[in-house]
Amino acid sequence: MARTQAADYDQKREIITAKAAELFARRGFSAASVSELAQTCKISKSLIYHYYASKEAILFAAMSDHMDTLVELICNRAKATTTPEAEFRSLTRDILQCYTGAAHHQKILLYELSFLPAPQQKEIVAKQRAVIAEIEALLLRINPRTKANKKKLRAKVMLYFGMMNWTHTWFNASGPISRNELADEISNTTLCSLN
Amino acid sequence: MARTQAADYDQKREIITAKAAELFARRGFSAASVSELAQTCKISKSLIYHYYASKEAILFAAMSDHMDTLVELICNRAKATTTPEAEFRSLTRDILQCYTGAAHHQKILLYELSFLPAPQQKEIVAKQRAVIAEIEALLLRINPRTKANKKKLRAKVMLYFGMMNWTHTWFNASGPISRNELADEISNTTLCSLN
DNA sequence: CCTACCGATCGGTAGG
DNA sequence: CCTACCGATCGGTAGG
Repeated sequence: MARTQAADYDQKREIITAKAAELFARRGFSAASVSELAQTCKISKSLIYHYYASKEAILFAAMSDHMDTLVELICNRAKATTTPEAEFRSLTRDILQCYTGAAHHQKILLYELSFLPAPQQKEIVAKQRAVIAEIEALLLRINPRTKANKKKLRAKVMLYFGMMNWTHTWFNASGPISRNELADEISNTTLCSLN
Repeated sequence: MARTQAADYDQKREIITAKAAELFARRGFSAASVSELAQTCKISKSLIYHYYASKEAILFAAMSDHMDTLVELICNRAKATTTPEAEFRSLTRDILQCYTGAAHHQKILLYELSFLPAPQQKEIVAKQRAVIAEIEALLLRINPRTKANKKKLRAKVMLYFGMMNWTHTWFNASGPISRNELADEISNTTLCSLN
């Protein structure tokens, strides 16, 4: 029954990756041990090495999954039927939803990237750059005059990601401000800086 | 000659703390080893334990030093003689200068806080809260109408720190935008969101 | 022959 | 201020 085992394979692999993302986010990649991950998954350590070649490979899988979701969301999204402003506001809501919905993945992406071997690190960074470029292009469409100062536009994009990426340290979805209210506040702040 | 030894003591302690901040920032607290720190300082590992009780104690010293500098800068600054807006712009420049001037210390403050034992962690967090409260009070002075929505004002303050704290990932002081230009861009963005 | 999986243990290195 | 070490635990792999 090789087919049923293959199905089980993918399922177990996903459990390991998800638990690893949580563990790496909570304790940091270096401080987290493969033994601890095995205990959390209630499997043997050897079984983890059946699914992944190394501890780093687990980190890469967790990061890649999340980064692919972000690229899909930002770069491969449906053509907007509204104004660029409305598109930016809507996209910002979607990104923040993706961030808060996969908080562990988002955290390791921000904190543990340096623990990847150089080739995998480059792969993640390339996708991050694509995401940044997409936001930059969108801001340029909103205000074409920003083309005159590319360096300043780039700074505005990075300040946007600063606001977005820092939210995980303080924002609580069940707190006084809703996720969409926060997204709109970030959109407003970025948009008013464009003029 | 206890006095000359005491002078040498403080000097060596400072070297250890500075080199540790750099090492912890580059490799992460967990991945960095005390042996590696000793080699970097060209002293024995045992000597490090003569100056510090634990690896965590070194991290705390490096964080505390930087946090005290920030508190001094932000909370104990001279009474402004200009408008609140001008004070905010000037303070933002000073904070960014402090960030970029002590990049390693700033990085460990953002990334390695969770590795401190709970009591020391609380001590650092208390100082960070004081800094946040000071910026919030300043924004309130700039636009007193923001008092009507305290939750939104707090969000604006956290977005400000998001922009500031994220700069270390992309900003290069010898790049196309100067440190003061970036500070002014952050000030402008925050100020226009207040209206 | 293969894949899936276990208990036990490897050579090295961590903080102290 | 050093060398020599410790108890424990690390990431990764052995035979079956």
